[in-house]
Amino acid sequence: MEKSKEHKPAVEKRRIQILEAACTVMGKQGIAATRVGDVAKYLGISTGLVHYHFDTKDELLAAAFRHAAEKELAALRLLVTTDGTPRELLNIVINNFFPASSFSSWRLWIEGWAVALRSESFQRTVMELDEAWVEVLADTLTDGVASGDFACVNPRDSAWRLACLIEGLAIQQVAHGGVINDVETRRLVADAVEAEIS
Amino acid sequence: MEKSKEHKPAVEKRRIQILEAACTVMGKQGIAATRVGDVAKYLGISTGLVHYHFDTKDELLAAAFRHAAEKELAALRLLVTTDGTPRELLNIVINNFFPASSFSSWRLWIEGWAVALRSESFQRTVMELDEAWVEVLADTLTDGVASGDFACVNPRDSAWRLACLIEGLAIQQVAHGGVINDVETRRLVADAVEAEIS
DNA sequence: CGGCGAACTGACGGGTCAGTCAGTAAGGTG
DNA sequence: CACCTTACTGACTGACCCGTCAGTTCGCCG
Repeated sequence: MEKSKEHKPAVEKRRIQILEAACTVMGKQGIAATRVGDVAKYLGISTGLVHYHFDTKDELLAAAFRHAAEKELAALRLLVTTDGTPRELLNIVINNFFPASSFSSWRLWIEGWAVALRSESFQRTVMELDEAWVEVLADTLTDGVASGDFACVNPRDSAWRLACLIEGLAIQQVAHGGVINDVETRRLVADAVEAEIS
Repeated sequence: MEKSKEHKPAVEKRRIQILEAACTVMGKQGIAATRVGDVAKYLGISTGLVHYHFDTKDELLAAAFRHAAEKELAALRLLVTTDGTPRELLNIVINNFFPASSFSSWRLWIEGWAVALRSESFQRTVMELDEAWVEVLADTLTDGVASGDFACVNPRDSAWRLACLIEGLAIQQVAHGGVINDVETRRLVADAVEAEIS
């Protein structure tokens, strides 16, 4: 009983409309606290219609989360197609990752990891996207090494280390507005980047 | 209407018993999926009794989470009181942090960060404990610098970077058993540690 | 025009679960 | 012993919310 019919544009449009609504609501209330009634109300439609397009709530939320993640990834990939020195590109990628630049997106990710502990489909999404994410960073580093700008021993390792560092810092900053603020985050990352590429 | 009376040992004992039961259940089912009925059933008591000791479910879960976190922190602090070279102590601390050594504990933390996004009390716990946690690492590094074993420019910065790196890696490993496995995690961390202290 | 099916509504069933409450058992105190 | 307080039970309630379904609207095609 597959609901997604690629061929019917009107249906697909509605599907996406519901997905984006779900993303907005999830961002506001959190994944766990998102009811299908909330999504429906946000669009001014009935809950029945939501279930007409998505069999279960879990399916809806998983699809919405993936939708949001893929949009972000596409934006990142677009960003690194610009011309520039490896250094400039690296800065662009790193900046895009930063907590401050996309607070609500990090909130979603943090919740996404937690949900992934119990949900098969969330786990897949989170895994694929995290890896694609790191790959962009790794490619940037590899390019810089090829051009002689960077001197990573192992660009892939460096990419994972930097990505995980930023993830950890994002948690510190987003989940609890603790000791680590935006300025400090930037300094810590900048130092780590320097250490990795030189 | 404060329920916790420090003076009555029998009551305090029951409180702790419920807290630990809640921890066990949370570890098994996840924080969000933990019902007060599950905790009661685990102990073979009534739900009424749980509410006799804790006004609300949120209060119970927050207290249980804090209880677990504080126990872990105490264990870590005990661990670093052993004698040894700064190098050995650092290894002990780092090892204790590792995902593989405490999988279920990391699962709880990941969920804890997500809950902290919405819950005042979880946020406090997570913030205090994360900081205490990094402080132990920072102290270890500082001692090593003082004795001339390590050469961190700024031990506090190094501690935050290492802690956040490990956090990020733990997510990669725990939330999705992705590309990053235990061996790779250890290598990535070991390299980062080396870079920080030399 | 007539009829068919896709998109959509809104009320409802059914299950879950936090928190309440009247009542019980047990232990201590005067 | 009579009384009171504390720890505890378990049935119950009221709210919430997912998913269903009978029925409605509307656009399209023959």
